[in-house]
Amino acid sequence: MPEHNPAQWFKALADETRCRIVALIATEGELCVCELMCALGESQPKISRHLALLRSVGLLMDHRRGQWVYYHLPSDLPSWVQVLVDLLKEAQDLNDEHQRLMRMGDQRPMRQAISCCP
Amino acid sequence: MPEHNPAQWFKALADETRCRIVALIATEGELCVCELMCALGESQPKISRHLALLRSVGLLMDHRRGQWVYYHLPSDLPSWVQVLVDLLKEAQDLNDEHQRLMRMGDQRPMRQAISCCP
DNA sequence: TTTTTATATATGCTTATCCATATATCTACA
DNA sequence: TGTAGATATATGGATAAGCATATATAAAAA
Repeated sequence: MPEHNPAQWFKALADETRCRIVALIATEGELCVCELMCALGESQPKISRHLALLRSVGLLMDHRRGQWVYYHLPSDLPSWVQVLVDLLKEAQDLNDEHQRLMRMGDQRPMRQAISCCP
Repeated sequence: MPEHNPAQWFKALADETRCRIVALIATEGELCVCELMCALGESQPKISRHLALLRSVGLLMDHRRGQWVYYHLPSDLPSWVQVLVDLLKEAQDLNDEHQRLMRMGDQRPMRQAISCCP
């Protein structure tokens, strides 16, 4: 995790796709790659690449649950970066993304842990 | 002035030099190109190009006074962009820039309008 | 249980495009 | 003319996207 000045955080967000990803995850808490693909209507490698970039600068963290990898915001972001994300969450239009997410319906992986019912 | 989504504002700030310029102008109110050159220690064309970009996206405005062109922030920025600039002003380290600005001394163009004393 | 197959995600490689900088030149004003 | 600033052009380096493929887990088949 390199030393980050403001310009480097801005660089991480200087892309429409990444703004949509971060704003959407910020409002939803966590999302897996296939949910992001569907919500944004973008190809899997494209999403995956942007996720890797956001992860590499420390703006996202991932954890696997079953076959799915979920992404979420770290809880220990520098406070001004947290404000930046909140600002983005307000400013980014996510109407289409939320609609497509809704329409996924039962195609969305279970929220509950799969291993909880023995 | 094109329609601006968050990503495009972030793009405008996704460069170390531009962050320093905007933060410095935000704290100083207005600065001319030669003051910026000196404060940032960068070449004239480099400063001028970044200023042109910031002007083109509407993050800066310019006005000529005598032989000097001064740059300042528009007063009617979208409110969340104004917050963004304030955030940058806090987060950007400007110690060196301010020091070099001080050391300019009388090399700095007059603040008062030159034409005010007939 | 071992083997296959399917699904979810990541990544190597290539191409095209964009962007930052440098040098040189041009314009505007005093 | 000299000084402040803008811009044209060339160039190297970053970056985004696509395609193909690799890896990892899970489900199905043998």
